Amino acid sequence: MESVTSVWSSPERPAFPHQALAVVLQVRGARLHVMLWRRAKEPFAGAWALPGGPLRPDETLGASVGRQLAAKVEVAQLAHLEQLETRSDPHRDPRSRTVATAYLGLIPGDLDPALPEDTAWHPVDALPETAFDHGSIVGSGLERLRAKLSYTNVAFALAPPTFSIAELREVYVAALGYEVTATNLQRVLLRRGVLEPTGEVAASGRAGGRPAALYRFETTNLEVTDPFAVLKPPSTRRR
Amino acid sequence: MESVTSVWSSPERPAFPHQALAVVLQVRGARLHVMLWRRAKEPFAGAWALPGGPLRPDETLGASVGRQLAAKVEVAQLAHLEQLETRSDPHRDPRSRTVATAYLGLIPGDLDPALPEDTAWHPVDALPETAFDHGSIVGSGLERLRAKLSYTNVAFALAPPTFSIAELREVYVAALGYEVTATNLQRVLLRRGVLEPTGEVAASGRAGGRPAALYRFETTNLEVTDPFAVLKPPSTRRR
DNA sequence: GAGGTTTTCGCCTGCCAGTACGAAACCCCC
DNA sequence: GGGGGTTTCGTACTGGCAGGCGAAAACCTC
Repeated sequence: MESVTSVWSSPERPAFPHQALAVVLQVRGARLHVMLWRRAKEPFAGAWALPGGPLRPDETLGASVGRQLAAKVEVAQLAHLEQLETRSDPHRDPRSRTVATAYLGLIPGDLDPALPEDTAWHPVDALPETAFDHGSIVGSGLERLRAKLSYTNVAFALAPPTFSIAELREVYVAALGYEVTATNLQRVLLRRGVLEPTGEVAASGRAGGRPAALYRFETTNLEVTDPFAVLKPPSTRRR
Repeated sequence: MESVTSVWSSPERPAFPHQALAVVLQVRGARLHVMLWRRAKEPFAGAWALPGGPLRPDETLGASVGRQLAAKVEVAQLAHLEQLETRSDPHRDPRSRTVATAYLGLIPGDLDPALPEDTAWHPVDALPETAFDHGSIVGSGLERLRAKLSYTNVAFALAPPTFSIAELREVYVAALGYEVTATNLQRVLLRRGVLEPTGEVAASGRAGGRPAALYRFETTNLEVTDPFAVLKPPSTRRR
């Protein structure tokens, strides 16, 4: 596979610097957080930005995101990564026109990756001043996550490998931003075969109480559960 | 608003030609079609490609898609346009590295836009030989459309402004690729308030039969209906 | 045993699929 | 020109399943 060392630009085919950005989310202390780093230089010095950086000549955007995140966290800790959207406003970067493609990354709640000095977690419902259009990109990431929580098993990427229903509930509540009853969560996810019991029980908390049963996701690959009852193919017939 | 006439590229910030592409879909004769044009020149001479072209220095990707589509059809006929995904494989274009952002566009079934000589509609289930990675981009567009049909009102962008349930059914069947019963379609969409009756009735067909009542979509803006029963906020139906 | 927490169970509601039947128009034949 | 047959559309009925909600049971700590 030959490498691409140069690209050609012409008046007919103008070229643009391209950035790969990542909205990395994690549930920390029952709140959903996003990873941001603090800019030291202008523009937006002091404001917080998404991790990422320039696309290189011979890498895909997906690879680029991975590479740049490696400077911040161990990439292996990312349990899920998907493309989000591409921003192209000519003035989104005041220095020069830059196109940016954002990705959504998720980290399980049991990890606590070491972060560089300039990088920190921020609750998504209380963002600091953000650089460029990164604030609204975080919004897009949130929207995507919330939508997918209801029709996929993405939650596996936010939850620890094994967990009690109560812990899983915290994940959902943090990510969705509203209450979810543990009873329903358990029944729905079990019936759909998204969760499976491990047979283990958690050490009961210091407050006492019946020890919680532990579960895990049946699969740690993204899967779409029933898309929507409406308009699905007639039951016995599959296309 | 100042225009951007040049972009700077450096080893640290390499630049890439960027294309805006469109997967334009329409239901024609009870089958879903995609608009493609036939390449005259290498590479992929004779193969069919998505409409689109290079991003210009001072336009957004959305504007670029609109501009380039204007060379093929009247843009006003597009009832819906949304960003799909960005492809960045370094070798997707054998000539030189090019990043491409694809959009999904929908045209109502009652229109029959005049197309240029080299452009034609192709049934999505029988695509001709396609250029670059455009075949798989069409696949992504299809997937997106099918998913959205079940939890949004996108169908308004494929249906004529007013229609009978039977006609709407044809649209769904063509787009989804499997049978949908008119009874269920009507009941579900009416109950959700997605459709509203116009009060008119269609002229009855030459085969006789009771004349069909005509309906229209309650709104022609994209709206998300109840995402999925699961995990919605307690009691308050609002989202 | 008291208190607190988690799990399990059962009832109720609401949505949806499938079928059946009635309504409204057209065609054709007498 | 009227009536029967045909075609197509609309709606009511029924049954099944999934999810919301509340209460009881199980279990641990103190």
